[in-house]
Amino acid sequence: MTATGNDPANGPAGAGARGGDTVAGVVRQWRAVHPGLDTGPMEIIGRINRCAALLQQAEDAPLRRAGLSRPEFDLLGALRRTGHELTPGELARETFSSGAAVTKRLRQLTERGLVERRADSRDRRVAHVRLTDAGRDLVDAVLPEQLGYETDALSGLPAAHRDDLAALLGDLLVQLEGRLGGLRH
Amino acid sequence: MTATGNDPANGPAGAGARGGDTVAGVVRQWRAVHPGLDTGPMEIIGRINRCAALLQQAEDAPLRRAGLSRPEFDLLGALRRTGHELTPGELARETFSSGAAVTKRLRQLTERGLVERRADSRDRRVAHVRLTDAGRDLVDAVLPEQLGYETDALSGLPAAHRDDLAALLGDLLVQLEGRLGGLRH
DNA sequence: AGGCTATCTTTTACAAGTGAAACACCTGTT
DNA sequence: AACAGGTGTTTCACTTGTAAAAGATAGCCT
Repeated sequence: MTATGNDPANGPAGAGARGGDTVAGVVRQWRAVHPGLDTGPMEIIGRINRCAALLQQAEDAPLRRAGLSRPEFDLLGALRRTGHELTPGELARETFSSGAAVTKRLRQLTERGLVERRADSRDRRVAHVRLTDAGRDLVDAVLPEQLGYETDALSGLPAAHRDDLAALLGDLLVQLEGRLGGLRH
Repeated sequence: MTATGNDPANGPAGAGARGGDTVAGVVRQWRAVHPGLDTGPMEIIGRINRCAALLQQAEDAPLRRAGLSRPEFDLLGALRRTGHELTPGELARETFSSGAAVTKRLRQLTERGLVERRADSRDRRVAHVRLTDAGRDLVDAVLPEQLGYETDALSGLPAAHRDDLAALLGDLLVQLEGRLGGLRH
């Protein structure tokens, strides 16, 4: 076994023990194979994807203890934070998921007694969904744990960096949301 | 319909037309409901998740044209950038996916003639996977398109901000990868 | 040699999401 | 009133991922 960092035994992307994160190793490899390519976007998008994947694994610990997946928690959270009933369609938009997915989640959450449905008096197509007391209590119990967990995950970064990062991600998100659907190459 | 931003018709999270991204609206709602909570982590983690989701939708356009999903492309890319054969286990580590998922993808990619398997001469448990010529050509054709697409997606951000963002995400990723498995709350 | 344990990969059973179609209902128009 | 077209929700068929177990092999230890 070598220590060149090109040995798979050194771990993903050959990042080895050299400084930098996994993505830096991947970018290094691509540049060696395709020296002409502008790998700039990878350093942002690759890292965002990787962070999201890691956070989703790590982050879900407090949620799992409550027997909730993240999409389920997002749905309950949407009801809690808006403070009023929402229709399935609104929930789909609010949680950025498909209508079909919301239907499935609602069935499960209803069976578990966390949400309730109510028919609309005027328009019989629409349903109104609200949290039960148990649902509200669950959200209120889980959210602080979840935030504490996330705070821990970010605690390695200096506070100033955290603020910068949040602001830059906000800028990026505005761009992406603005041109969502505009990019159709 | 009101214009208060609290109306679901204004869109997800009631972000309405006021400045800021979707996550800012969500955070605003949570603070109104739970004034005591430190919502700082949401502004980073929520945005990372949202960016990742948006990018995955938008980003996959050039890939889909090539008939590849992102996980499939990641697998082919791992073979291309390392420049040598990899075993299924190495591919799983390299692409951060489960062994079972890699098995499934390899079956499909083999049927499509993009990768080939070779038995190990000494250890008959392991397989060695390599790109076929067609596989290599496909990766080399798709990667520049993909990077161009990503460049477009990021083009709304000033270059200096992009560099800052990449660096901060790198810092965060080092933290997260370092304590991966350490956080078991 | 025989047996034990560890490792590499695949299989299996299942959970969850998706797009498209189906359904049920509303609303404006003639 | 009847219909055409639109909207809100669910269902269906399918794809993909996962965890756990199975299968196959290697290598050590006595």
